[in-house]
Amino acid sequence: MKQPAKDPKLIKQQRQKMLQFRRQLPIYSGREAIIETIKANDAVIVIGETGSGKTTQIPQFILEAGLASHELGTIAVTQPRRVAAVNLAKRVAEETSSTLGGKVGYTVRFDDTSSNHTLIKYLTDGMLLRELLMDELLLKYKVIVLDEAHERTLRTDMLFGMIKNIQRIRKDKAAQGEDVEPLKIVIMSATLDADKFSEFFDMAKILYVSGRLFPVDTFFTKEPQADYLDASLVTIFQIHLKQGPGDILVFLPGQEAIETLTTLVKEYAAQLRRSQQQVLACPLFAALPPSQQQHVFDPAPENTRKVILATNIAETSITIPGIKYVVDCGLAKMRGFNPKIGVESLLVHPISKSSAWQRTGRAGREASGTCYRLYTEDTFRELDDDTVPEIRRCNLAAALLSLKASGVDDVLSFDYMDRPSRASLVRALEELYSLSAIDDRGHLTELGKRMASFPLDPTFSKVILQSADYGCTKEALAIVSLLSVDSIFYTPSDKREQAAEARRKFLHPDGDHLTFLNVLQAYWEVKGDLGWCRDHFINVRNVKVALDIRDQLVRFCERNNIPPQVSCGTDTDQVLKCFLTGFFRNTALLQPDGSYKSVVGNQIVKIHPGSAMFGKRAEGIMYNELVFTTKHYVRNVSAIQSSWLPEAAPKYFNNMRASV
DNA sequence: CTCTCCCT
Repeated sequence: MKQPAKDPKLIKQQRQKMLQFRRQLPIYSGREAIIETIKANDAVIVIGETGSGKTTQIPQFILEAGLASHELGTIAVTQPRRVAAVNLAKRVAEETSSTLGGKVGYTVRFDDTSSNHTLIKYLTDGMLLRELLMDELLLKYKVIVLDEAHERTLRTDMLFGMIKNIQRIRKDKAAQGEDVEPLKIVIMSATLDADKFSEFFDMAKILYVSGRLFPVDTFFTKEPQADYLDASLVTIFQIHLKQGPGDILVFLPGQEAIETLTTLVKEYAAQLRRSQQQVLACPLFAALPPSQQQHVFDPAPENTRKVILATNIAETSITIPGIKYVVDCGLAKMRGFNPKIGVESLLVHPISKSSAWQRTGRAGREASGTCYRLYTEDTFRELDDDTVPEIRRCNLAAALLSLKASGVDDVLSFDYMDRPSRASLVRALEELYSLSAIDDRGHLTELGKRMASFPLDPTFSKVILQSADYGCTKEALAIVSLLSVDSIFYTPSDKREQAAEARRKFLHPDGDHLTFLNVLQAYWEVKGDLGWCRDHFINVRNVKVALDIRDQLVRFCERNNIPPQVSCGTDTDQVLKCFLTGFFRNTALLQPDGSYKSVVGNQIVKIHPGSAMFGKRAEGIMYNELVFTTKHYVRNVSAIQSSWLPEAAPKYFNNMRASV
């Protein structure tokens, strides 16, 4: 790495300043003990709150102590979120007075600053899972740090079992005299649920490091609240009228609640007298375009208090400065999965105690604060300690395929920290079998191996891999990319009619898949003109991400000898037939009464109002997603003919006929 | 007549 020449004296001064800064962190006093513990143990659990500096300092301690090196192997630190991986690497590069991509780097999708000089690499847990496909023992790493373990994301949970297994294999190999370095594991978590992690990693040593959160006064309601919107509104204005300066962060379950409350807060705020401090309501949720999300970071005008109305996005992903008060309605939308009927759900649930504390902590990041819980202390006591890990409430098809492709063939007896139900595992295996990703003995097929190599759900990778046969790879790549991002359409609640009108221009009579194709065509014709996107309510950020995904998928196709430019032109039935090879189980047939009944499970399903097929009748429909919210809604829907089904999945539909 | 959140 060539670096610009610098005054050696200046560099020394900078290093000195950094060291001084690091020494002030609470964790620094425990430096020697931490190093000794990691040196003496195969696995260590580090428990520390936000602000303890564990994620930036411990990798540096490990490196400074010589526990990792280019010869022994380097350090990987995983994060559940991309921004965190990027920012941590930048921070630690600065602290070590090195250039990003030198000693310290990061790897996230579409952005890799690591090099063969890198000794500390921050990466998303998803990227480490991809590395496992290429290097089953992760031999380039001497130390693997899994951070934010308490969040229990699906990917972190998979990594728990996989690196535990890798550690055992590498230890055995080293003991037998093979030239393999044993692996060290460090698990970092913010909650006090240390024993569970310790037990899983063979009674690993536990280290506690103190954090730097300020005290937060916490209040409960005396009585249960029947209407959390009303309770939120009252609490917001009680704080506003009676408490000192500082912004308010309100946690709500979803977009609808946020939009309703935003309107109410604005109405009440308009009644404040001119002489009083004013209120500015800022909604915040993932589907909000980035330009509007940015408003939460704008300093409030003079004499104005910001009230941020947010989903769970403000619990971990977005940190807003200046929050002094948190209002917690105690609810969140959560994904669920019923393996017996194979239906996902998205429903409002009470949060867990740890989630409540996480929300509370958002008021104490810069100074002491206050948290108002809109539920009673008894209700709080009855909450679950922790949120059910994602692995126990989602479809496991993609996870099991990736396990198998990383050398874990027996996924039923895999070492899960929290074992998914047998029904859920079996259902996922059945799905993989029906897609021909595994054979009748459960072994990965050639097709399955190729499917696992794509950064997509198995259903989508099947579509891409079959697209050569249908002569529509170009279309499949475009549509899969657009389906891989959050909606490319944006519908502001106050301009619903205009947004719908603008969208009508792209509408294809056969449904959403081909409508997406029309949108992309139009986007290319105007070369992504920002004004055009705004006028047509297109979420530019999501289209751009989709195009990045498309570029990446094109490269994967080339590697798999699938010509990416093959197009079916106007024969668009080919596209829908091709999608059926991945989504034949996600189909429903029109009933005499005009409703749709799913082919698998005989469930009445409704077409989501955002769909191009909403209110339309077709002999059959295919959909990418079936989620129970207020009803069984299907999203991303296209019209199909039932006669296409046996061709798309002969094995599946012949077996079904035999079993009826 | 509607969409918690994150990742490859």
